[in-house]
Amino acid sequence: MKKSDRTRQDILDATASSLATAGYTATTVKSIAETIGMQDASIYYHFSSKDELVGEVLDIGTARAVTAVDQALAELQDDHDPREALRVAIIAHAEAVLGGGDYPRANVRTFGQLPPDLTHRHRQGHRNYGQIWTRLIDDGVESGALRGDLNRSVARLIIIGALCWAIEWFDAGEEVSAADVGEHVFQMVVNGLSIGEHESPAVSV
Amino acid sequence: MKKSDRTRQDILDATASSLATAGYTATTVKSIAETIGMQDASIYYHFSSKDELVGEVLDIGTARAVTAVDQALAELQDDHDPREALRVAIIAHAEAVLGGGDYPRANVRTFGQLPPDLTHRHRQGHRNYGQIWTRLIDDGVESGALRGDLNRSVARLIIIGALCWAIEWFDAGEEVSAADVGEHVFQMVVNGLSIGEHESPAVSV
DNA sequence: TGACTTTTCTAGTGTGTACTAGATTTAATC
DNA sequence: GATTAAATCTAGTACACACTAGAAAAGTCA
Repeated sequence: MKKSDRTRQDILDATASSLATAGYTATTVKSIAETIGMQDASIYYHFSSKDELVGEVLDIGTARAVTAVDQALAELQDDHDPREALRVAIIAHAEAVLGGGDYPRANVRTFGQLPPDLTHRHRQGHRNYGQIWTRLIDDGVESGALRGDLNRSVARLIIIGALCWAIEWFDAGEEVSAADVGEHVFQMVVNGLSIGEHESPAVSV
Repeated sequence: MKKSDRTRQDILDATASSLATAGYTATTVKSIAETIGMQDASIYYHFSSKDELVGEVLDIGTARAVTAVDQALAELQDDHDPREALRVAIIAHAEAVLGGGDYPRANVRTFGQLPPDLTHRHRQGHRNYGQIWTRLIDDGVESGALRGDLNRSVARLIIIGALCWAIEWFDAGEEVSAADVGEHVFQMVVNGLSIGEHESPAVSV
């Protein structure tokens, strides 16, 4: 029983790593098997199909991202500014997806590449994750800390999008850290790039 | 000669459409041929390989996006605010990629899914496009309109990323238009979501 | 019409993919 | 050490893919 669990974990790790760096199509059962020194057929002793294996990796990735953000929010003081909550969540997401392990990275990297079945399987997970952000923005607007003239759903998707797309260009070897990217996103979407008084013309959508 | 050109155009259009909606892997030579009522082998009379065909579609997409942004900037008055230039460029990009034709959409949609050869082939095009944005941000910082305490390269990539990721969730049928998305991105990254005076703590990277 | 060119089709090849069946080896248990 | 169970391997199948060769059809122009 022990052996099986360890091998199973090795397969998951190798799959997560491959998904995160090579994407869904380039992640073949054979390449996964080679990474851990097995024959491709042996994978099927542990997982019934490629997509079940990939699905499990993505489940773990989602769970880790949610945990990272939840945990960061839980450490806030009770009387925190809603902007601070947004900042903490953004940085936690950035660190989980950019600086963290392969699992959350696999999630973002393969977004838009998955076959319909897998996409559908994870729709609910993504919705749940989105709700964390919806609440953060709602809190900010209702407390008067954030502007209410923008479409909150669009705002939420723009923030998440800026963070998710970073996986396409972020290089862990460079001098900019994952937390730095998060800080930049926060500074931009909350405080804005502009200096001094700007009119903030109302936008109706 | 006429017939050939028209068929060639049909193939390009069908490929762009498929890339934009289904991605690179799901875009097969056979599916392209079926779309225009041909046999898959006939495609090879017009293009020597799938990747040459895809490459040409992506070239067109890049060119159209560049043209859209350049044209929008050219229509600005000489004494425009650097923030206004950024706004115009952001909205032009949003309209080109979200509301425009299949070609620019194919570009963004397949980003990160392409085989290495194609990725390399378009590296220079992406760099050129990025320089448009680098100049916009530099102008803003140097004129004193935009903050200089953020990493400009990171800021540029965050703006482009927020726009590019929108292709994953934007629905042309909904009440939010492509230009609306652009306006939201501008409002957020330039003016910020925050209301009132914020300290704008310096970030050194 | 007839000769010629251009375009498309039919019928395949080879390769890589996920996946299966059954033999074989490795590990655990009595 | 013998028996059983767990884990892996060998050797395949079936299918989808990009792509090719050569025949057939469609179009062009004297």
